Amino acid sequence: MRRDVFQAIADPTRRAIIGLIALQAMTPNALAEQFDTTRQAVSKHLRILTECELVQQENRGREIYYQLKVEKMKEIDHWLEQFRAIWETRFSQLDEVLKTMKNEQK
Amino acid sequence: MRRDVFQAIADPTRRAIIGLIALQAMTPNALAEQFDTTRQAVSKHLRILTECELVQQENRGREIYYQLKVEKMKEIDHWLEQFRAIWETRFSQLDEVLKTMKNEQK
DNA sequence: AACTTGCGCAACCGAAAAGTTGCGTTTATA
DNA sequence: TATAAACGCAACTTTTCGGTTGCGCAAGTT
Repeated sequence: MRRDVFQAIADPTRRAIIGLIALQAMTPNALAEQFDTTRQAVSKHLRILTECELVQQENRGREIYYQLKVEKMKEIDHWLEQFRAIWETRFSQLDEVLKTMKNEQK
Repeated sequence: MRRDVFQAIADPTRRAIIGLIALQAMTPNALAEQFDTTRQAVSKHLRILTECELVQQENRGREIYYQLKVEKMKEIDHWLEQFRAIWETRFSQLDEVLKTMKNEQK
């Protein structure tokens, strides 16, 4: 069973869950209410999120509150870095082109 | 068949392909050589990448060069934005705590 | 003109994922 | 103490995914 952050965010429901529990901890039932799906389905998603360490749980009585471990999201950010470098370079290259054109107009 | 960028980057081989064609356009065969996989498998990945508009193709004779459309990667970056806001806030909060502790030591 | 190469496409297959159902357990409530 | 609520877990079903095989086609080569 291969589990990584990229697979975790592949599912749209999971992305929505992540978006919600990023702001505040929530219970599976509370989450299920938001998405027109069953508690069990949400529970399974939470299990997956737990497996790739994207989520923290806190037990309060019979309720379990899940919250996002935001730092883990940095892994995606880190992977994106290489491309960010590229699109910024291309942008600055375009910038150069524009400057040159401007100069040639003089 | 619903295809989005997040699903595209879920597969590790696809991420590797993306990493390569970000730098320079490559043919399916050239890509296949890098990954110890068949041309057809790569071709299928490229098809998926094309479907979610992550890739550009350029035909040169009987060869087809594929290149990443880097701008599309910004979609991921944009989604990450909300979390970046959170982890930066938390970090600065931690920063505050550290400052306070430092002051109390005096 | 025959042959090779580079490719896409469609059909197929096995494995994994997503969702559903039905438990059992723990905690709260009547 | 009986009942209800909140959950996890395991079994099962359906769908999707990644890969392979086998075409066919167009572009070069001999």
